[in-house]
Formats: sequence, structure tokens, C-alpha cells
Amino acid sequence: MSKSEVVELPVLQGGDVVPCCPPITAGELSQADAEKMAGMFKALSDPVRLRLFSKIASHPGGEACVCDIADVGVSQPTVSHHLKKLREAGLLTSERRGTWVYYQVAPSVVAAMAAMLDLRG
Amino acid sequence: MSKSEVVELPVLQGGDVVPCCPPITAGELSQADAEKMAGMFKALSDPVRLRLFSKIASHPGGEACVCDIADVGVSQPTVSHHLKKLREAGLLTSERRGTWVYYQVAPSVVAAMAAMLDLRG
DNA sequence: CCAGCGTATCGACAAGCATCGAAGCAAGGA
DNA sequence: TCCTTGCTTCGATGCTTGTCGATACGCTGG
Repeated sequence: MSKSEVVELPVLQGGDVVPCCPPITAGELSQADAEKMAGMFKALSDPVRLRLFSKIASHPGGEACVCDIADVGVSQPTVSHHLKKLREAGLLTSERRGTWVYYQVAPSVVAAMAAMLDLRG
Repeated sequence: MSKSEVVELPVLQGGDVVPCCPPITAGELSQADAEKMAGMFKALSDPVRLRLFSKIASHPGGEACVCDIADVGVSQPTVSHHLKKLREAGLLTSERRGTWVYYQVAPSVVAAMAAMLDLRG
């Protein structure tokens, strides 16, 4: 489903931010932009998802096997459910390598979220 | 409930970030930190709240009267409900001045959220 | 003190969501 | 080919949440 190249480090070079929505200080949000942004924030609005995401983001290379992060206090199907939500929101990508499935953070999408919250608009 | 001093501008001077939680790349999130962060993101996970918030943030001085922003396509009680959610999450403060109630953005809290999303941890 | 306007709370309802166990699918080894 | 292991999907369930109309509260002017 995703590329074979593995992102070396979740470090942003200059300008590596997907232009998604204007910063919240830049005037009224359109209905469409509001829904797009709300979807991203909703993906991070659950403690379990946040812990899964931080586990992946803090792994070397910004990627981790499901088996490395599954210990967050909920059942394994629930972990899979949450990873799917994060993937659908564009915050993670996934890739099967043999027996295991690896999840990677999508740095540009995360950077876009941070940019929306920049009050120095 | 809040102070009488009105924030002059939602501009951040150096270091004006409430130390809330470590950036998501700084290792596994504790249960408590994950819940605190999830509460903040949840506050912005609704299109109506996002539009209300952007209307306030884009107003001069980072504050607005309810009557100035209430036109977001839902009923007045619903607007009040959403503003309460944003207030409870710490993203807004409110202040009654005569007949009207003014809402202000809490710049340091928003900056803290942006800091959590900084992948250059 | 009463009427009117702006805002908040209440109670109810429908829709959404997190969670689980069971079952399904994919890959690898015996 | 069968079994095992890793992960996903399915179906059900209980809780949370967005929404509204009705009502209550706070302030101002008459």
C-alpha cells in the first residue's frame, strides 16, 4: 500500500509541510477545511492512539512493528482498530515486511497540524 | 472565573509555552500525559468548535463576543455547549463585560499543543 | 420592578465510538 | 499440507457526544 523506501529520520527539512489548511488565525475556517482539520485532531483525541503514536514516533527511524507497541493496556484487536484510525487520518503509513507489519509516522502531516496551531499568523 | 487583564495580542514572546507534556518523539507517553493531551486534541476535534475557535483567534486581540461568532450553522445552546468544551480544555477563557460575554484564546496552551507535535524532538 | 435581550443550563434523543471475543487472512516452518 | 504466529475484520454492546427546544439566569433600560 505504501512505498518501499523507509524514511530515514522523522526530521523535517525546510518546507516539508503539506499545505493543508491555513493557520487558525488567518480568518474564518471554511466548512470543508474545518472538517478536514477536525478529522486530524480527532485521530489524536484518544489516549490509546496518542500512546501508540508516541511509541512509533519515538522509535528509531520513526517506525515500529505492531508487536513492539501493542502493549498499551487494551486488546490486540483494539490496537489494530486504533492504528487503522491513525492511518486513515494520514498520520501513519503501514507496510508489511514478511510476517510483521510496520507503521511509520507521516512527518509532513504532523508538521501541517503544528503549523495550523501557529498563533504567529 | 478569569482575569480582568485582557491579553494584548496572541503573540508569543520567547518561552511563553506552558510546560504540559513532552513532545511525542521524546519516548513513550505516560497514561496521565496521554489523557491530558487527548483532552486538548478532543476539544479541537469538532468542525463547529474549530470554526468558533478560528473566529476568535482571528479577531483583533484574540478575543470576540459570543454574538460575533455565533453564526456557525447550529443553534445558540449548541454554540454555548461548544464554547464550554473549549473553555474546559483550557483553550479559551471567558469574561463577562456588561451584557456580553467575551471569549479569549489562551496562547500558551495552544503553543503547548503545537510543541507536542514538533517532530524535531 | 418588570420587560427584553444575551447567554447558560437542563433533559431528551440519535448518532458515533471504544472495546471486546470470535473468526478470518497472510506468511513461514515442519 | 497442516499448524503456528502476527495482524485485521466482523458483530455486538455500552458509553460518550452533538444536537435541539424549553427553561433559567444575568444584565440593562424604562
